[in-house]
Parts: sequence; structure tokens; C-alpha cells
Amino acid sequence: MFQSRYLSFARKEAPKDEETKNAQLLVRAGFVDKLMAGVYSYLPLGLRVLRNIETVVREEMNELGAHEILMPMLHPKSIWETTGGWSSIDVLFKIQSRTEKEYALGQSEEEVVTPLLMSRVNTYKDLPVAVYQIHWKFRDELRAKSGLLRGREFLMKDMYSFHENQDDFEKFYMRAKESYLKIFNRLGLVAKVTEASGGSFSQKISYEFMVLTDAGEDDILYCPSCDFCVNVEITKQKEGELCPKCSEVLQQARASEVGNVFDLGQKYGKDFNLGFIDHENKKQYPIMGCYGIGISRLMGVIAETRHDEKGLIWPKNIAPFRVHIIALVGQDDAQNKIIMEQTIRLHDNLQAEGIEVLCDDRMHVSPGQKFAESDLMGIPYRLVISQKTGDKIEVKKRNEQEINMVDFSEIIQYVS
RNA sequence: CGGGGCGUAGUGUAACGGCUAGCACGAGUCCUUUGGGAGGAUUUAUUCCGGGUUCGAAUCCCGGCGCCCCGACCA
Repeated sequence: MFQSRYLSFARKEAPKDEETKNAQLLVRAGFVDKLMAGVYSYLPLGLRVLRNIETVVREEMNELGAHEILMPMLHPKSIWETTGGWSSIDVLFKIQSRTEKEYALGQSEEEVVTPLLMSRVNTYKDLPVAVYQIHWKFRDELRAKSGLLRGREFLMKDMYSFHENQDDFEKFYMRAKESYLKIFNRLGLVAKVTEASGGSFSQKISYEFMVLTDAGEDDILYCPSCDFCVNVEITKQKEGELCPKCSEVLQQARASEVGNVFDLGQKYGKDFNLGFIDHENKKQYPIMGCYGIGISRLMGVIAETRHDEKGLIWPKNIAPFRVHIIALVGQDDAQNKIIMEQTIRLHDNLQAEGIEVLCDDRMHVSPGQKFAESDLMGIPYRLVISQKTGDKIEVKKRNEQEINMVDFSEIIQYVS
């Protein structure tokens, strides 16, 4: 009954060959399954988390005025040759068909989105415009590692904006930066904004959004009392030196990059020779921006940073379910009947209010096992119904110790 | 790609070159049990793949494939 069979993905023991917490816990709790290094299946619980992260990101992107689209993952070789990426990008996955024609698997979508939009943009009046997608990306990493933190196939939100001049671009760029901070905040993460190199595509400074975790693979230097933060790759400053902004002592830490924003300049418009007519009736190339957020990596980072010795601890808004009902059914048929009636009533009431609920009504499974699996999954509210609870419900928050007895009539308010 | 470690039921592991590859958990069946991963009975394996050495290989050797960790790499 209900969806208790989600539980059957959980495992008692962690895979011995994973060291990072996100990989151990997500596999143990049955959120993901590894097909090969850096490539995962998302199981029912994991997919719900992924979708919830997507929703937060999607809402903020829409708020920025960007339009959601979906672009292909399979790309013709020609567009990558046009921009030089075919021969210069090491991580580009290249594949060959049976007719020996070559393709790339998308590791980014500038090559697709630029012709797509600029063939439809005629004049400055059509600008600015921004589109985004949430889709799978492929990168031929020499070494996939750390569970979901660095995969060869991963889910990413990528947005692209097109502007008539640098000024307009920068206005949007700053709005996007604020939007990003809001997203990470909503996901329960503290993201530090670093200035980092823009890579080979841009000489300009870009921003990286970093979450502190030892499982990350960037080293950042940050100020504990102001917002100064820089990737050690591009600075000569060292830990222990004073913050250039506020003179506090700088600290160094490991971090994972959960998002970035780039100034692409006019490269892609020029490469594809696709421009627009400006105010002076002259052909002009658009200034483009690129804005990424690693959706699946975020899931890994949240798991990596929010757990205890018993398991995962999801923030309310991205947890796979808001509440986990545990029905402790035993041998007494008369009692079981009452417990199940209460459970069904509670389940239906919660669902009617739009509260997502997972229900463990398994017979012949010990209470201890049910509690242990519940803790492992990290659902924010645990609601127990048993012989002992009578006409109340026992409620425990995953991240707190207290247990409260709550009336049926007050439960919805309690978990909202 | 360089270095290191590893590969045995679904999971975690044991086995000196030598008996029918042992144990625990999970899963299936039966019985008992029900507030913190319950007990008994029973079932559950091509020892990653391919060669080689040997009377005999999970074990030793060669090659491949795969996984983890460090580094490099990660527009």
C-alpha cells in the first residue's frame, strides 16, 4: 500500500569502494545507483530530490525573464568545428556512428543556442533575450570522482543571454548573480562567490559559486567577516594574509563549485557570423553570457554537507517527501485495524493538503529497522502511529531529538 | 593520463597452491517475534574476463576490463 516500496532500495551497508559521504549515503538510502564511474541512475527518492532542486532553480530563472527550452544532447561535428571546440576541448565526448560520421555529446550548448537564437534575432529590438534548459551534460573526465560531485554525465541548468551592448549585459549579469545567491540560499546552502579566471573563452573575470566541503576540488581563499573570496588558482595571496577589503585574516578551504557565470563576449556571434542590426543600422555581434548550475552536483553537495551518523538530513523544500509515516503494526489484528485506519486517514489528509508523504506500513518489519531506514533517508518529519500513540500522532523532526505527541487536527499545521 | 590500492552470492567479507569456496546481512519459503536494523529452519556462487604455470589455481604469472584513492586534467 502507499509508496512504502521505495524503502526496498535502501541498503544496510555502504558500498565498500566509495569514500565520500554523498556517494555512501545516497547509495545506501537508495537515492541513486551507480552504473559506472561518474554515471548514475536516479531512483524514485533521488529523482524527487533532483526535481525539487530543479523547481527552485526554474522558478528563479523564470523570475529573471529567461525562457525554458530543451536543446539536443547529440550535436553534429560541424558546429564544434566552427567554434574550434572539436580539436581544443579535451573533455568533449566524441562519438562515431556506424557510417563513420562523427558527433559530439553536448558538454555545453553555446554551439547550439547561438545559431538557434541569432538566426531569429534581426535587430536590437529583439534584444535582450535569455533562454535556459535543464538537461544532461557529458564530459569526458579523466577521473570521475566523489559520487555525484564530478560525473561524466550530469544534470545541469545552463542559461544563455544575448545583449546589444556590454552595459545591458552587465545589468543582466548582476541580476543573475543575485538570483544565484537566492537559489543557493533557498537550497539551504551557503555559497561564496569567487572571482576566477574565465577560461580560454573569455579574458574577462567570471564568478564561481562555491560551497565549502572537503569533498570539493577547488581551493578558495576567503574572508570570514566580509564577502571577499577568491580561487587560489588566480591569486598570489596566501592563507593568513589580511583581507584586502576589511583586513581580517584570510582562510583557505576546500570547496565545490555549484554554479558559475561567464561573460562570453562576442565570440560565438563572430564564430557563426550571426549578428543583428544596431541603432546605427550597422551589423553588430551580440554580447553573450553563460550561466550554469550543476543540479545533480547540488544534490551531492547537499548530501555531503547535511548528514549525521544515522543518515541524510534534507532541507524541507527539497526533501523527497515532507513527512514519513511509520505505522507500527504488530500481531494484534484488532489493534492493527485501528492503526491502519488512522494511518490511511492521516496519509489522505496530508496528501489532500499537498503535503508529500511516504508511508511505511510494512508488516513483519521491526520498529527498529523502520526507524533506522527513516533516519537514513532523512525525511524532515517522522510521524509514528502505533498501539501506544492512541488518538495522537508521535512526531519527530529528523534534525532534532524531541518527540512530540500531536493531535490529528493539528498535524497539518505542525508539518507545514 | 602517471602513481597506489582493489575485484569472491544482491551487499559486506573468509579461505597456506589441496576436502563439497566458509560466515554475516539482504532476498525467497515456513514458524515464532513487533517501539531502535528480531530468532529458528531452509534456499540463494561460472571466485570480473581471457590465456599461462601446476597432478591440482579464488590463491602464482601475463594480458584485458572495471572500481576507489592521490596527482595531473576539469573551455
